[in-house]
Amino acid sequence: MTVATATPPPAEFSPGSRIAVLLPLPLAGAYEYRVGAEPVVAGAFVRVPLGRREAVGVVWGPGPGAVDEARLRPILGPLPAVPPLPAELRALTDWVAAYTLAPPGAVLKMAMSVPAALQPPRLPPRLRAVAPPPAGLKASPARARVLAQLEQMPPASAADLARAAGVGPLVVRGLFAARALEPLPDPPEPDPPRPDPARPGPALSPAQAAAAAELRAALGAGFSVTLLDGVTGSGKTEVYFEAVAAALAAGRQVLVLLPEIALSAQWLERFTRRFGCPPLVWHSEVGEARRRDTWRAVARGAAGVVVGARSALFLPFPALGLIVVDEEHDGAFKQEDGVCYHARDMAVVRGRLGGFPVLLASATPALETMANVQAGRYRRLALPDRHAGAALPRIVAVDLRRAPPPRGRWLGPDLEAALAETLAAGEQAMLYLNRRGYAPLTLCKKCGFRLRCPHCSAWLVEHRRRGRLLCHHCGHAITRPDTCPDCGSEEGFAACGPGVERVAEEAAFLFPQARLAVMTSDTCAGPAAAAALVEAMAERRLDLLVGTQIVAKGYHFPHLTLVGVVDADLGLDGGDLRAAERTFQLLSQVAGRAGRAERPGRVLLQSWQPDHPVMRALVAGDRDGFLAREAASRREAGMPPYGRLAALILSGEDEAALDGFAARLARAAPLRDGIDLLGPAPAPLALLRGRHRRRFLVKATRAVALQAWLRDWLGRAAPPAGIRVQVDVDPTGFQ
DNA sequence: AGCACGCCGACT
DNA sequence: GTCGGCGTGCTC
Repeated sequence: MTVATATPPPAEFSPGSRIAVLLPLPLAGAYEYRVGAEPVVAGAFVRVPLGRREAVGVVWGPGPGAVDEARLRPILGPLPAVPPLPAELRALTDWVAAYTLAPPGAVLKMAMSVPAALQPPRLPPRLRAVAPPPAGLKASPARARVLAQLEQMPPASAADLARAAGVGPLVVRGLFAARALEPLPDPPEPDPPRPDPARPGPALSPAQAAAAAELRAALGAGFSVTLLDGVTGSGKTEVYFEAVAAALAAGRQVLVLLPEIALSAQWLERFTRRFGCPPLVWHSEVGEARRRDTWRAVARGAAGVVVGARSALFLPFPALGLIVVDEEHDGAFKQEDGVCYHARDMAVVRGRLGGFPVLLASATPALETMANVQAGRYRRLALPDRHAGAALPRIVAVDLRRAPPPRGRWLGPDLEAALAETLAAGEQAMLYLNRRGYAPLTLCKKCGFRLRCPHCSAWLVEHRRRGRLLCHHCGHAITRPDTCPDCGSEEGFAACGPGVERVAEEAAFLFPQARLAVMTSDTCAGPAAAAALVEAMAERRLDLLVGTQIVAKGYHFPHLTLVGVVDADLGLDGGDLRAAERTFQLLSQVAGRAGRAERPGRVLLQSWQPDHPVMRALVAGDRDGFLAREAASRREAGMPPYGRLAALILSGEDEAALDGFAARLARAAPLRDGIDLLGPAPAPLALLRGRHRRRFLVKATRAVALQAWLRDWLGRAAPPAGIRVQVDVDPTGFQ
């Protein structure tokens, strides 16, 4: 393909000079090596000696000359057939490392996530006969059979050739050694199909067409960030497909980031319909061979469009011209372990470094994003309506204080009546509860003892289908014990509270004739299982779907007219900064599942606090008012995005040593104006996988150089053995 | 991350 | 008396 970028030629380092090589290891910085006999370019993948082994790193720049001549070792050479890591991705790596306080090598590791992609294809060489045969070749009947065989078959590997000729492998090897056979050069790796931007797209509404025109205009104009803001069903995808088409037409590559869970077969179908072939897909479920091919296709510029989860951000595109972050508000873009980064925000950084536009799409934009719009940093394009005339669902909050469900049940009379009505009319309904399993808490009927995970501060969740109790944090599983581990009573256990399995049981009891399915990450592990359920809904082979978060994301159920939110308050408490915002986003998304075709939909939110601002905003459809009030309270409290936050999680198996170090670290803090240090306190999961956890929160004004302060602080107290320190700049969850 | 070195329990 | 457990530390 033609690469339409005017990048300067990469810096070259001459034989014998010192270079910095970044290794994909959690080291403090790049190591210094000496260039061998051949010059190398910046970004080149090189083999280097490291201790007594060999490692692959990336030429990062000139060597600073900080290492003694005696310790300096020469590189072993470049990796063949791997294009250099683009300068843009090297700059992103440095930027992310500096921002997150992660070692740069740990960030590079994310860009080198497929070790096999760096090795040349390991196919056995295909052999052909040398013509004419070398003079003095000794003839034999077996040799003759091999040469005759080659005349009637295409070049083949030594093993295939020997088998076809009916001779032993030594005969072929002998011919090869006598130079009567030669290897064919490896065929070029096949390129993936290229999405065709010239195919006609669907007819766009006037609003969609106007937004698409603006996006196309942004495409030739360097870096910018645009928020594509429109409710579910407003046609955001079709609009950003036009931007994708324009970038492809300009010879650039495109990255679409989606929360992993939203990477559905339905999305891929839409893409294929628009562009004539599927995009390359990148997420954790993709197998090793496919990952390798995709990484290499991206690196040589042959991949037109990649759609992926957050880790796709570190793919080595040489000619990236657009990043789309769909469902930009989604929490799944935040990586919470290892390098803690937010893929949406780092996508913006990559766009800035690469000088191309970034497009954020959402029906419920993150407060951060709206603040950036208000500050004039991001542009906002609004798609006001559901197109094709579909009405927005009517949302009602059901006051559980007035009409609670019967004891031991979770569906109140209002929701039950609505379900009865919907099912009687032959329409489909969905019940949403963001809690997997049967019951979140199991306790002894005699003494009230709670079944807890031995490795985490968490209750064990009963999963009745599997007949087990599970820890949702570490996967610890037990079968339900016969006697109470505490008092030994044989009276048995009581299940407390609902999970989707229990709600499904209740629904089946109330509506025995309804065809019902449960959709959770447990019941549909792979994309195929999810697709089967979605298809069953589309073909009306199901009446009622009970599900967790998974039903809220990325799937379209054309005949669904009723959504019942079993516990709308779930997630509101817990003292999390973003609890209200997240609940609003999630419930909006769930509500958006209802009534997308010609039928109007309705949504019932069962709540014990129907006057809560979140419920009021959902019922009134007042997203912007809700965000404005949230923003005001954040500003008041100096919280993000108006102030800055970093979390420090200390963890260790030895609780006393952990507390000792936490106290020492607290004393070492160089306190100053503009910094509030809170903690140490037990982290929200005070015990996780057998490790105790303590948390500091650093609250800073925007004027403070937060990373520099954190580096200074952490440099003042080294953690003792066995204690890990994890830094999370801009934490989003409550980890 | 590997792969060393290093200091304490069960084997020939 | 050794083989080997994984704790700690270094790799340009």
